[in-house]
Amino acid sequence: MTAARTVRARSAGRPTLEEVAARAGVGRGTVSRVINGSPRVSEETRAAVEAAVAELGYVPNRAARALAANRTDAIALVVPEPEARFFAEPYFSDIVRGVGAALADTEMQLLLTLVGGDRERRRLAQYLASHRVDGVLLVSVHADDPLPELLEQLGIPVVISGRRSEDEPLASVDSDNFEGARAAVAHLVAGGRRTIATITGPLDVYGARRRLDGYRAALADAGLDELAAHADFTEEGGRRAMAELLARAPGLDAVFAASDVMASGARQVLRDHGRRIPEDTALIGFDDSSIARHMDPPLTSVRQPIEEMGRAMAELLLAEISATTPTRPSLVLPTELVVRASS
Amino acid sequence: MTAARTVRARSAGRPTLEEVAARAGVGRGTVSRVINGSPRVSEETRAAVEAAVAELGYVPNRAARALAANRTDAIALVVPEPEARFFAEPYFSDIVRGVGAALADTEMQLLLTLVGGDRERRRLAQYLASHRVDGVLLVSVHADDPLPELLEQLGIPVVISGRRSEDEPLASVDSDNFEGARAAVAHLVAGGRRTIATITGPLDVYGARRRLDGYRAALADAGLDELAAHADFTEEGGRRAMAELLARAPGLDAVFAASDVMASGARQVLRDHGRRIPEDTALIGFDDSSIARHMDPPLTSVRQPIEEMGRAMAELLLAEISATTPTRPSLVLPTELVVRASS
DNA sequence: TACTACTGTGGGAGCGCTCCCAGCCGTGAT
DNA sequence: ATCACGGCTGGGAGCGCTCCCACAGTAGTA
Repeated sequence: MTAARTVRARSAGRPTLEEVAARAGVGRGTVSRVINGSPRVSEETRAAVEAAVAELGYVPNRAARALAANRTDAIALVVPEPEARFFAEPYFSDIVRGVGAALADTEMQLLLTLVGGDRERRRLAQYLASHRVDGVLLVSVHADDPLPELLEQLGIPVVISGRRSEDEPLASVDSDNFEGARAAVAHLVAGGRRTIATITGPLDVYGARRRLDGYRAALADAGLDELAAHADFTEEGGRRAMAELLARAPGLDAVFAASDVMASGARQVLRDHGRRIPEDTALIGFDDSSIARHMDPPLTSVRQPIEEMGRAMAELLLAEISATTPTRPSLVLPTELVVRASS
Repeated sequence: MTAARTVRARSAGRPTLEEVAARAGVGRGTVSRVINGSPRVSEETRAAVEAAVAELGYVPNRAARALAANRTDAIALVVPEPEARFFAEPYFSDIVRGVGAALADTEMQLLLTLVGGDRERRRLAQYLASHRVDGVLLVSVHADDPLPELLEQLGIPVVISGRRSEDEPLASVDSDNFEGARAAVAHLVAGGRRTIATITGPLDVYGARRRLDGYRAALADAGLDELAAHADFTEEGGRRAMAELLARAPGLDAVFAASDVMASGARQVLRDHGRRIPEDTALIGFDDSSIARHMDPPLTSVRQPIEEMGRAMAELLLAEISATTPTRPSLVLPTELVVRASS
């Protein structure tokens, strides 16, 4: 196969616009117009060009197009690598799936960019700035991250996943954390639970705050008292928080954990204390990850429409890219309570 | 000078090679040589150019480079979308992580390409062929998939994950399925189990066959008899196979499932039959996914070094790309038995 | 009839690089 | 002093497209 590779090295004889034009008996400009779907081409000419394209198996050269048109037809999905939480189920693959679905009928390419430490993060801004992408999808953005604003200043369309505050200035797609938490706790109340605790995520994360707010709202509706322990979305944190809650309120009969992973940690502690789930203590998580489905008993959990969020992010970004003036829309998608045996 | 800098940072005014050359008082060719690390540049000149690059914040234009040099500095990770198995834990995110790590110190970009049905698959060959990528990583390739051979013929370097047969002609990275299975079953034997069943994956998948071979080898070593039921890597398949095994051999005291998901299905059936794990029946899975860690009891499982496989795939591909003649190496990475409470 | 509008069309002028070929200089050998 | 031969260097010639201007042809208007 050495021969083939050699051929590849010198541009493999792939047809160019020029050759298509010659074949169709028209000029370069006309072929370009047909390729790009311009309406200012007569029907016969269009047909002739399309025939030539098909005969020669012509595919436009992206690099040439990018250079001439000053756009790349590519967007970047920027993933913070150290962020273990994002890489865990179900986020990453579902987001990618959704983005891919939205891009499937498009000419857009998806560039995956993993950013590690600060050094790479610095390079990234420069990298993205030099017009290598038409837009950027940012997931798992922290409140104090300068990157989104930097990109905005550079005029690069950005869509982020998850708002960072109530009035997010950037285009964003979020799930309804408040309502998801409220529904979960309301379900516990409806099940006759009266001492309902929560294990929160880190409260500098807006989504974690909203889940706490939802918990509080449901308790207020039922006239019940709040019982919260703070953790950090990890299993170990869930264990510690659960132990703390049991010490503070041995009579609790339900726990709403702001993530499945924390719920898993809580379950271990409940077991160690000889508490049956759901008989003695009901347990609900958040994320509806595979952990929830395979936990024993299967965990009731709040499902976020991650794949749809990915799709929506991509669609918003495409809209922002083609818009003449940025609109920065904020989309909030509904969550869904998936009831299983744990509650 | 903040204003001036802001202006420069704007997309329209990004510095070009030419401007760097003017600034450094040298010619375009010389700047190009410095940028590309050519040794044929004097020290003073190099320093002058590097200073100019730093001052202007110059970043090469990828499109222009790709057009002129006829290479894209990008590789594609092709993911078969319908393949639910691949998208499930732990594969996808770990592979991406590994690939990303290998590419981190490189100028290579990672293009993520999700392919759906046959129609898209057809487009894909054309797409990849038209010189948009320097190489392709193919995951989850079926034995009868024409794509890898197609790409090879087009002279595009390819690395696949998982061999399709004993003598895989393409460059590939695989894990040692045989040895992983053998170690798992040997561990059961060492634990005193005497009637050890297996639930296999689909046997047209080479990896699934190798796991069965490893199971057989361990049994042969111990002088025990084989007891196999075939399934398809799904939970439901695991349930059916387990039920079949219990009917055929009620006295079995251990099960080796060729995937965690199937082990999860098997566990449900074992429970339904009132069998305790591991007291009555030991259970071992394969993949060491999050399912294994969160199963009750936690599942002993064979860990594949997925992230390292991703890294190795990328490294092999980079080597193939820069090699003058393809070497098509086959790499097999070791697996590891992670012993938990289920065995 | 002469003029102004279109609609289609061809092709020049780049986009920002790499490649490569001359040409410059200094050095060592003759 | 002459020649040959390297190491460095400058810059022309593209890479394959898009953009845009000019212009032919046709049709509508006074």
